Amino acid sequence: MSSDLTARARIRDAAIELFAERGVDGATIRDIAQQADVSSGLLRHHFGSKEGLRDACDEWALNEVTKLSGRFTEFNTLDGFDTRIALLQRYLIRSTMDGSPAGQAIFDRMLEYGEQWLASTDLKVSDTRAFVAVLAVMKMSMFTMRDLMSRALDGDVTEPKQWGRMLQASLELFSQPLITPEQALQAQTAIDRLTAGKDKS
Amino acid sequence: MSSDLTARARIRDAAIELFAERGVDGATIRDIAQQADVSSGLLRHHFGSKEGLRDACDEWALNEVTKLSGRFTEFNTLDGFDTRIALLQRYLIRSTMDGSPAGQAIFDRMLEYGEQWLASTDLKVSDTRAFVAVLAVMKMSMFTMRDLMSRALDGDVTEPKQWGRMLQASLELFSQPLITPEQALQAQTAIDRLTAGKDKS
DNA sequence: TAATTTACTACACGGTTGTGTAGCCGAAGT
DNA sequence: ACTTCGGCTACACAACCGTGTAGTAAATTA
Repeated sequence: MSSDLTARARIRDAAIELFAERGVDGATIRDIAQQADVSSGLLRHHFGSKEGLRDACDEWALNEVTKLSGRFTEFNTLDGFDTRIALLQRYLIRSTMDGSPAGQAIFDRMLEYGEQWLASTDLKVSDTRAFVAVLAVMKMSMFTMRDLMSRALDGDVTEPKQWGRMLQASLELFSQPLITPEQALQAQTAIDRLTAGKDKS
Repeated sequence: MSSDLTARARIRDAAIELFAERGVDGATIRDIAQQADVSSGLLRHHFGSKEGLRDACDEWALNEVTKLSGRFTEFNTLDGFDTRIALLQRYLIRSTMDGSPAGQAIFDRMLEYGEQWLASTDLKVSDTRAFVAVLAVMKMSMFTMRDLMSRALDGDVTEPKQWGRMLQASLELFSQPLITPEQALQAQTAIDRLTAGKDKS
């Protein structure tokens, strides 16, 4: 597809793709090298080690995403449906779940952004940090559970059609209260009971 | 801790714990055997292969969770904060993300349960399936992103305190609309634009 | 043109993984 | 008492992993 790139860049692209698909541990150096159409030694020559390659991918993805700044975390600007961006998303989300620094950086950025957004609204929230964090992971979940969503919707959510269904659903989900005040009260007492109760270790 | 069990049961328990923690690929047979205090050969003797062990764990976890039926998927009955249940949750969620049949079964159950719940409310939803699916993955996300949440909340979310903060946040999140009708309308047009647009393949 | 660095490959090395094999030991059945 | 059989272990094996080494061809530099 894109073989008019530097070998180094090809390796990076292949690594991002396979890391995103199978995880860092799941993707082998040899597979990455083969996909980039180079020897596995060249990979080592350019990036030193597998972790070096991971770091390079993280850094590149982070920069790339920074260029596109708002488009990543913002909800209503996801309309620019680009395969490249989707791949970046998958890679970074995978990195985030694998606990890599780049992933944590992205998540921290999402938290910060969420807090700014929350401050601009007049929502009643008792624990800002927790609220924003929960909201952030929920936003991400549509991507982390990509395979599950595709199965549930009976179609690849990478395609615009299913993607749209997901966005539509999340929109409706966030624009109306899902539980009634009575149910909320009931849940509240349950939570209070939990919080007050001693932990049985 | 619990060494008065059959060796077979000890192996199963150890496998579930390590599978939940490191994933099926991440946990080695030898580690599981060591944690169960048996030889790695015995594991093979009882379960045939690693996949056999995985299947056995899936089946056991599925049965176990069926016994406790509602407690797993239901929102406001999570107050029975039990370490065993928490472990089961982690294992099944991990299985779900790894694409195992047991995980898919659990997810399907959540979808079915969600559709029943949705029918009992008077929420306005354009795409039932998508709505329920998105809601399901969002509910799960608090557990799948456990490490991330712990970092954001600056404390292990397995502990009742942080757990309570999470539940509280999700409660507040679901009991009020997060975006205003104007914002919803704006997002709606964005989604429509996406859905109508041709995919540039 | 000669020298030195750079891009790149082929191949071997320990270590770990899942799996296979041979055998020990104690209990149950006859 | 002897056999049988399941629980259980020790050990070997092939495959695969990340890594290290040696060497070649091409580009850069002087």
